[in-house]
Amino acid sequence: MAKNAEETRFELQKARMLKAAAKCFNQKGYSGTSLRNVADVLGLTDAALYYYVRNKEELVYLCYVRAADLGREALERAAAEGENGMDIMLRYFRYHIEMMVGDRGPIAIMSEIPSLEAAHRDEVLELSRQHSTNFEAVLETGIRDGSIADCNVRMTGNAIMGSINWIPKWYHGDTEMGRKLVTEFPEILARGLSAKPSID
Amino acid sequence: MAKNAEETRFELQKARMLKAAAKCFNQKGYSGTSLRNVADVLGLTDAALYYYVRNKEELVYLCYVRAADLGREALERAAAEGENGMDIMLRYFRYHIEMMVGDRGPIAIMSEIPSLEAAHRDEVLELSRQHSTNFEAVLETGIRDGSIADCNVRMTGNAIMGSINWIPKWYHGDTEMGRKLVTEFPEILARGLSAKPSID
DNA sequence: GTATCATTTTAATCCAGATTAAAATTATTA
DNA sequence: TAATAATTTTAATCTGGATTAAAATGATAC
Repeated sequence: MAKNAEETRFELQKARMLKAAAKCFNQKGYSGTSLRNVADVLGLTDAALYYYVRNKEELVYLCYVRAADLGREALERAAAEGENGMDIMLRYFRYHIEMMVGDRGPIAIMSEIPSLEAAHRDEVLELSRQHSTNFEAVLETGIRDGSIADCNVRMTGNAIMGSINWIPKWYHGDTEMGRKLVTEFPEILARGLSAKPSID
Repeated sequence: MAKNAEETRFELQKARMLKAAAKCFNQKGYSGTSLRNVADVLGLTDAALYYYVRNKEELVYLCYVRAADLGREALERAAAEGENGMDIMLRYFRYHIEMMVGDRGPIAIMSEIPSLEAAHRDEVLELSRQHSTNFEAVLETGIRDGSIADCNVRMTGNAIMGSINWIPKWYHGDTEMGRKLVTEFPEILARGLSAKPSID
């Protein structure tokens, strides 16, 4: 039986490796995690990782591409399902956070982009920039359709993305906190965006 | 004439070094910046840095302590001057951001706390925890005095601190952007906190 | 102006952790 | 089952950048 690319043992193991690496990098930082650390999580030897990636730089690079992909996926799904700007936002927050705290997490914090080699750095920066642009576009949609209050989209976008990107710094897998994150964090972020007057 | 501790050549140079290091660490990450990089900013040789710190770990540690100190200073000043919870918040946002983008900046992002040696790590974590607690206390003050809407203070605090801590990731010294940051960012953060209904 | 202290450099060493090559093991195919 | 391919390990090497010691330079005091 033919397996598609993501079902081969190789691809499954590689995916496991990226998650393990993201976890280590988020917790111990880039310099603080050795390939040995990542290998330990997987029950492998550090040298075995080289069967999947050329070097440590590529491991980080792939973690970041994955992070960008998951962020894009969350935003695209939200945009496809949402009714208006604010609705898309709320969905995006939820989908993205669900990924972070759920089975597909953790998602690597892109703290070390400048350490990537030129081509990789440029690519990740472009993905990152693209996500910001798409996010700002949703803000503008919301402002136009009246669901989101008028605001400086660039700065508001940076503020919100900062809140989200920082989550792995203080969330470390506590299930109860994960539940609250999914239900309450989106509201907190959206609260400042609402165009509707809040009634006491 | 007697000079106080912060006016000696030694202390001035050390302070310059911490700023240079914070700038490098924020831009290139911990692993991405060598002592050579930091020394270059100062027009010194890497070995010269050892006259001021025992090793690279201590350099990071001191950057983090400084970051914590400046954050505390901003919050204390805000608390001393503010009229109510919301007013304290707005002042804190402004004071803290002014430090980041002004002469006292940049302020190091605490991305590598886990890489610190045990005693330093514990101390920085404690400072960090203390700041969070103080911040949450202001939120609670505001909720009690009616200036801030009722909210989950722990999570709201994490959201806001994330926004602030992330600033150095995208702000790199553009003066015009710095001005906007000081004037507009506090409003953006405060918007979601307001207990007052927003009127169109 | 000399002695003393402060600061920086030069020129090595050192080392954790990345990387590699070859061998060993495990899975797959026919 | 034998043969081949995929995966992992063992056991080295390699290396950038941290660290150190001693010498050189610069400042300050007397």
